[in-house]
Amino acid sequence: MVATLKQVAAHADVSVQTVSNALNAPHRLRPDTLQRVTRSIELLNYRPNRNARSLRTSAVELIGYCVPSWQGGQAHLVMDQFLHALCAAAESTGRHILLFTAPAGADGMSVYDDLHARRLVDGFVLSQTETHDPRHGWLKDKRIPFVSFGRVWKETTQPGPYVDVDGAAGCATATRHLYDAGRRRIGFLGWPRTSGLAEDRLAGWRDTCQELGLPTDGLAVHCAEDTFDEGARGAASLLDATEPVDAIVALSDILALGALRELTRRGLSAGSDVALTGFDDSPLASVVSPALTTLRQPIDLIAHELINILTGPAGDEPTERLLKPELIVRGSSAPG
Amino acid sequence: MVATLKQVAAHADVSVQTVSNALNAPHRLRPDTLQRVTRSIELLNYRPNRNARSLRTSAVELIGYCVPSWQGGQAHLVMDQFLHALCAAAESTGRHILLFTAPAGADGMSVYDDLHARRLVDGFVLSQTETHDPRHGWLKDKRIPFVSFGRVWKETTQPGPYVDVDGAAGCATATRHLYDAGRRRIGFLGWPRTSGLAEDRLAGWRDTCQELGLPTDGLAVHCAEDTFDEGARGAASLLDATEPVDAIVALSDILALGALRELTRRGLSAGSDVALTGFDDSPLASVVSPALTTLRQPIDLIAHELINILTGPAGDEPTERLLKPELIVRGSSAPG
DNA sequence: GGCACGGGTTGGAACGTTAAAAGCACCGGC
DNA sequence: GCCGGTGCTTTTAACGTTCCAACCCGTGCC
Repeated sequence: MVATLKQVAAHADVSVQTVSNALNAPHRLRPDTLQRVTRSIELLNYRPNRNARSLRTSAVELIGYCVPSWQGGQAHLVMDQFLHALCAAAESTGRHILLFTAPAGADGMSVYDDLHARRLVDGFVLSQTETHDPRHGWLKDKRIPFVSFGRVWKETTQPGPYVDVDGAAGCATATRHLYDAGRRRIGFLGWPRTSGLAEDRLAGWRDTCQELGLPTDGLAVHCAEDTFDEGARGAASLLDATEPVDAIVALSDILALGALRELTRRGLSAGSDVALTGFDDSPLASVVSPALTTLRQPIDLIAHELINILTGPAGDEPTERLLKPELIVRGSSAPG
Repeated sequence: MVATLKQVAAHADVSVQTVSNALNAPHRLRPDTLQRVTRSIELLNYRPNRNARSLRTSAVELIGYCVPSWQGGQAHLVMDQFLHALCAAAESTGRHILLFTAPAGADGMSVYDDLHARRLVDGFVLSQTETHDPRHGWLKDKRIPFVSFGRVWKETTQPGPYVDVDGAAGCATATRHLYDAGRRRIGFLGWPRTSGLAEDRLAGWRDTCQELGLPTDGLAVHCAEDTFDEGARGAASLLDATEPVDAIVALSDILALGALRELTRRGLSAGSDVALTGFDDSPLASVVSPALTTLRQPIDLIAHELINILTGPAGDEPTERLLKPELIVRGSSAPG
C-alpha cells in the first residue's frame, strides 16, 4: 500500500541508505544518482514513516499543549486564534501540536511527565500561566523542555524561558492615547491585585497617569470576575463619583464591553462622552458599536517566538521575550 | 535515563516478551511472575516507548483535527469547549488529538493525505462542515478513516459517518417553549438559506409555528453575517413591522445578543416585552443581562460519539448520530 | 607502483516494541 | 512409558528508519 524505503531503493537500484541520504543529506549523492532516486521517490509516492524515524532519532517533532478547561464560564475568546497561530508556527518547522488535558496545578504534572516519558512529545508550551504556577519549576527540575506563554508572577526569578505581552506598556499606550484625545480624568477597570497580570496592567495605567500629571486616586476599580456585569458595575461606580471620569482603560475586552453597556444604558455615547479601551482585540471588539478600541496581542509573533525558543538550541540561560501589544483605535475612543 | 523493556526484563529476571505480556496480556503470566514483573516495572518507573510500539503495531493512537482559521472575525465561541471535550474523549480511549492547519476546501486535502501517509495520525475528526464540503468524499475515496462533526448538506447521501446536532428539533423546542410562555407572534433570525444549517434550523421554527397555528409569513429575517450588528438590524425589522413580534428565535447566540442590544436600545425589556432565544450556549449567553435562553449542544456527548465511531469497529455502513440540543431557560424568555 | 585521500555508496547494527512460533515442564490417561 | 494437552515462558523475527564503519574506486603524489 504505502511505499517504504526498501521498495524505493529496489526501484532506483540503490541501497536503502542512499535513498535515506537523498532525503536527509542530498549533498552526499552524485547528481545523477540523486535525480534517479528522486524520480523513484515521486513515482512510488514515498512518504517517510514518522514512527520509524522517531524511534531511531528519538525525536517525535510533537509539542504538547494542555487545552485549558473553561472553568466557570471564563471565556477564552482568543484561544482559537492562539491555537491556530501556534499550529502554524510549529508546522513551519516541521512539527505539530499534540493536545491533552490535565488537572490544574501540581496535580496535573504526572500527565506531563507521562507524555514525555512515553515519547509522545518532545516538550511543552504552557499557557494560562498563574501566579505561583507550580508547573514551571516542576518541569525545570525534571529537565523536560518547555516554554511558557506568560510570566510566572511574584517569583524572584523566572523558572525557564517565556514569551509574554507587556501589559504595562499596553495600558500605558492606551492611557497616552486617551490623553492625546483630550481626556484628563481616566479611570481603570481591573481585577483584584492578587493577580500578577492585573497588577502589571494597572501599573501601566497608574504610572502613565502620574507621568502626565493626571489623577489616579479612587480611579481604579477592581472587578471580582471577568464578566459583562462586573464591567458594568465597575463603570457605574466610576461614573457615579462626585467627579466622574471622562475615559476608562479596561483590563479586558469583556470588562470594556460591560462598561460599554453601562454607558449605553445611561444614554452616554461611548467615544464622545466617555472614551473607552479594552485589551485583547477579541472577536467581539469589532462587532459591537461603537467598535472597541483595544490592545491586540501580536499572536502570530508570540507563537513563532514560543516555537523558536522551544525548538532552538538548548542554551542554559532562560530566554525571555516581552512583546508589545498594538493599539487598535476604533470608535469607542475616537468617534467619527 | 528512561527504562526500557530490556532493563525491566533483566531486573525481574524474565525475558523481554514476558514484560511486554505483563502489560498487554497479563492473564498469560503466572500470578507470582506477574507480581514480580509489575514490581520491577514500578521500581524502574518504566513507560513504554510509544514510537516503538506504533512502529510495530502500525497504529499511532493519534487523531488529526484541523484547527479552523478564524476568517473574518467569525468567532468560534464554543471551540475551546469542543476541543477540551474532544481531547478528554480521546484520552478516555488512550488516544490523543494532533492539531494541524490546512487550506480550506479541496486544496487542503494533500495535508490530510500527507499526515496519514507519514503515519502521524490514524484518522481525522472533521468539523466546520460546509455545504458541499469536498473533504468527506475525498477521504472516503482514499479510504482514510474519518468522522464528521456536522452533516454534509444538500447531498443525497452522507459520505461517511457523522455526528450532528438536530437544529430543527432544537428550534422546534425553543418555539414551543415560547408558545407555552404565551407568545403568539414568533419571529426568526437566521442566515441566508444557502447554508444547510440555516435551513435546518429555520425549518424547525417554521414547521412548529404551522403546527401550533402561528403565523410565519414575513417573520423570518436572513442576516448576512453572524454579527451583533446584523442581529440588531434583523431584530429591528421584526419590531418595526406593522404587526410586531412578541418573541424571537435566533439561529445563533451572536444574533440573539444583537437582538438583545436592539431591544435594550428601544427601552424594551427582553423576557417580558419580547422573549428571545439563541443557539449554542456560548459563554456570553450567561454573562449578559437578562441572561440568554439558548440551546446547548451536548458537547461532551458529541465528542464521545465522534471518538467512538472513529475508533470503533470498522463497519462498512456509515454510522450516523443526530443529537438533540438542550434548552437552557434563562431570563430572556422567562423573566423573574 | 604503492599509498594516502576523499567522494560516493553500501552492509550491518541498532532504536524499543510486539506477533508468532517454538520450547519446556508438568499432568492425566491409556 | 509414551502421548497429547495445557500453562507459562523464551526465542526469533520483524516494523522502517538512521548511524556507523567499511568499502570501492578513481586521483594525485612521492
